[in-house]
Amino acid sequence: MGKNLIVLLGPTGVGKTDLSIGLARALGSPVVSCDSRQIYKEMTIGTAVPTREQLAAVPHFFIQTVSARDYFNCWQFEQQALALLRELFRERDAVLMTGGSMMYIDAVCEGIDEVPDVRPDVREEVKCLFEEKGLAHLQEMLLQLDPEHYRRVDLRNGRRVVHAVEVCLSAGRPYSSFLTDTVKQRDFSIIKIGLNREREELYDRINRRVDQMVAEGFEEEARALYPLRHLNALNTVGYKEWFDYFDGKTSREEAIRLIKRNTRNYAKKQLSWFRRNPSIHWFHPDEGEAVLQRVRELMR
RNA sequence: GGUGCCAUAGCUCAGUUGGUAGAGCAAAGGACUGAAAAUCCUUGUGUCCCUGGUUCGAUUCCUGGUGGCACCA
Repeated sequence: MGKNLIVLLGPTGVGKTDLSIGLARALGSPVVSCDSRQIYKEMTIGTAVPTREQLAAVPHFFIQTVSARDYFNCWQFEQQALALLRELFRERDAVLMTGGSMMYIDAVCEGIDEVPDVRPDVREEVKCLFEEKGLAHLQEMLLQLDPEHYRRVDLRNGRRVVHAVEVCLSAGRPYSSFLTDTVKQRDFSIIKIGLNREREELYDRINRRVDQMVAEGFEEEARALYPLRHLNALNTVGYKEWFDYFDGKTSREEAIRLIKRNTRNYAKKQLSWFRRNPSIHWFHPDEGEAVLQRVRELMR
């Protein structure tokens, strides 16, 4: 039998973690987390990391392994995950990866083109340009530096325009010259299992999970991380709303309401991303047995 | 039981001097190549409570219901 990566994905709060334990055991695999926020050491309650019992039941990877103070992105995740998978596949034919971070999943399954790191001085320079001269100016720069990408990007999305300009200036080459538009070949098969439920039920679970987090001390966790609020890791649903409350911009009640709403919106965004992927086999989280059976059928 | 007020989007409400209606919140859809739980874009969803009447035309005015709220008994 060949090597099979089983990817368990779905919107936040759907029940991936609970199902992953039993599935991992049945497959004789650890759980390789694919979650861009649970990977940070400092965050626990607000990212809904697996419980102590769950972590003890099955070995987990990429859970709270990186400091929020360190720069981390999906390219690094791809590298680290592939290295880990190589190790894990030495001893088994199936490895379970679980998580809802769309970009991280795609980085592992399809790969990201190799783009040189942006030099810190360039990053700072472009950031200043954006703040002082505005988006229109950066759009103009991109038109000069990389007309091809200028035609492709969403010009209204400052993030994307800034990044493209950064890379052009840093590498001395057009950003688009690094993009291959190809899917990287992996030496393992990929089986994608998607979990979903009725929208109303999903939203209800999310709302209740937020209340549960608050009861477990979410506010205190966020308060302790307030000094790190400027870091990317803390630009996260659930934390930024608390920071606004600490800054006096909203009431406590409003902050909790917004955490619920923004988490629901995030779940919707995840579904929108997953929906366009025809290779996902969808199940209800209660159908654990059916999932396992399908996985076994699909393994090659 | 009497009097008054109200009934419009999922919710709270605005509005139409009579020409079938719009805000906030909630919601829906989409994009996505190193910040991705990020960032960006699009969308008003409606028996205007029911029934008669007046009118070319009623969600709007009038009659009678029904339901809700308040006060009086």
